[in-house]
Amino acid sequence: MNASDSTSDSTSPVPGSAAPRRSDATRGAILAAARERFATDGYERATIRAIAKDANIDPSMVMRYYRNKEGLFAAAVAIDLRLPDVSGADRRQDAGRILVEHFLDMWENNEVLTALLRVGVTNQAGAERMQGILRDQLLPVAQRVCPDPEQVPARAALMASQLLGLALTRYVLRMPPAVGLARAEIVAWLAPTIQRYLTAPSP
Amino acid sequence: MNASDSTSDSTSPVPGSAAPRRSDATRGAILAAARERFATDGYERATIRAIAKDANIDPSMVMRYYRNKEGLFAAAVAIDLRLPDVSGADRRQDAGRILVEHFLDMWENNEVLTALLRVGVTNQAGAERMQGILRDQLLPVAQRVCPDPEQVPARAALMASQLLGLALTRYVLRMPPAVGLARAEIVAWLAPTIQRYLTAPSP
DNA sequence: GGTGAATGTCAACATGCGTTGGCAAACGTT
DNA sequence: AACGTTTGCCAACGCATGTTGACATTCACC
Repeated sequence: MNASDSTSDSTSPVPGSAAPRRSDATRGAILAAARERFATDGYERATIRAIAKDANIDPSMVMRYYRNKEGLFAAAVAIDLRLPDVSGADRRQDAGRILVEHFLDMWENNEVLTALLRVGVTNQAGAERMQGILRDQLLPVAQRVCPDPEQVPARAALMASQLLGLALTRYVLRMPPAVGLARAEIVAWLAPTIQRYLTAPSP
Repeated sequence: MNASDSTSDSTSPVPGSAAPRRSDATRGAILAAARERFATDGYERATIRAIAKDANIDPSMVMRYYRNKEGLFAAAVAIDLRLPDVSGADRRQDAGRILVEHFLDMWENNEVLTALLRVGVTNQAGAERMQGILRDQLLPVAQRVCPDPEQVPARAALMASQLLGLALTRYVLRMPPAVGLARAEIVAWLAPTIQRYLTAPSP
């Protein structure tokens, strides 16, 4: 994705890794502020001016380092769900619980997920990014657990619907009863659902 | 909610019902255009100018009739889920299927639901509106089915998470595998989930 | 038929947005 | 110490937005 970089790396000491730049601190501050703003405000309301003010730099710096607002969003939101492998014979029967617990850990500690969900709802690029995560990260999980390859997309979509629905009601809409659920309650209720979507015979 | 109306209804023939106005056609056109724009674009991107152009009137008319953008949104998005009663002894065991089918009918034929979901994610007023729907419409359903009143909010929240999650992935994010699901498939998979969230003993 | 309110049109406002280009200071290299 | 590059700030542009007020037109009613 990072095909075009404004800086010329002709003197880069290690061609494989990123060249350390004097502005890395600024770049990082911009990304951190962007993540926070996108998470709380969504794409349209998260203004470059506000992000720059949060990062204590000039708005023009954002443009210099990330080209435009879309580029900033693309750079700020990079998501790796780090989904655990649940295809082992001993873990397959606990796949639902393991995945629900993993998702809760992810959402509680990663504001980028909230950012992407907020942006995905109002921005086409954000929606496509979420489609890519389903395709590249969630679908393989179903693939390794489900025997019939024809059912894999449907099962992955069902899993996504329940997990994203929880995130939506709890972390974005903040519906009081959803916020009030204890972690153990969520796991106890949702684990059987995910387990069924993944491994139960199709109804 | 409609406490302040710009028109004086001193000569209203029937005080109880709404007075028919010569501008009702225009008002209706504005509301219809607003619903469509809010549904497809979300709150921020749905501009008053675009809505007015869709309705073939001047943007200032929108302000005259609905005060400001927030007032327009409040007037355009009024949601009654018309949830069926599933507390009867014969229907209680089919509550999951009945509710899922009802939700699918609602979402497929009512763009206002998509509008509210889109707006609820980026707009505080929209989020509060959705909280109100959960509280006033979804929660009573759980109340009439669930014996333990202490569990009602949690069960309603779980139901909302699955139903809204499906709407999110299928109608807003349009994830291909979720869009590709057939109606019968959705019902077959989700009905047991909703049924369990409503009536199963707490795990 | 004349009057007053309702309806609609037009132009403009203040504001905030993403974005741009120029210029000063700090830096690494030789 | 002189150089070119990088980093940063400043002012401004062009544009779209929500919103407002003045003015024309149409309607209902006496």
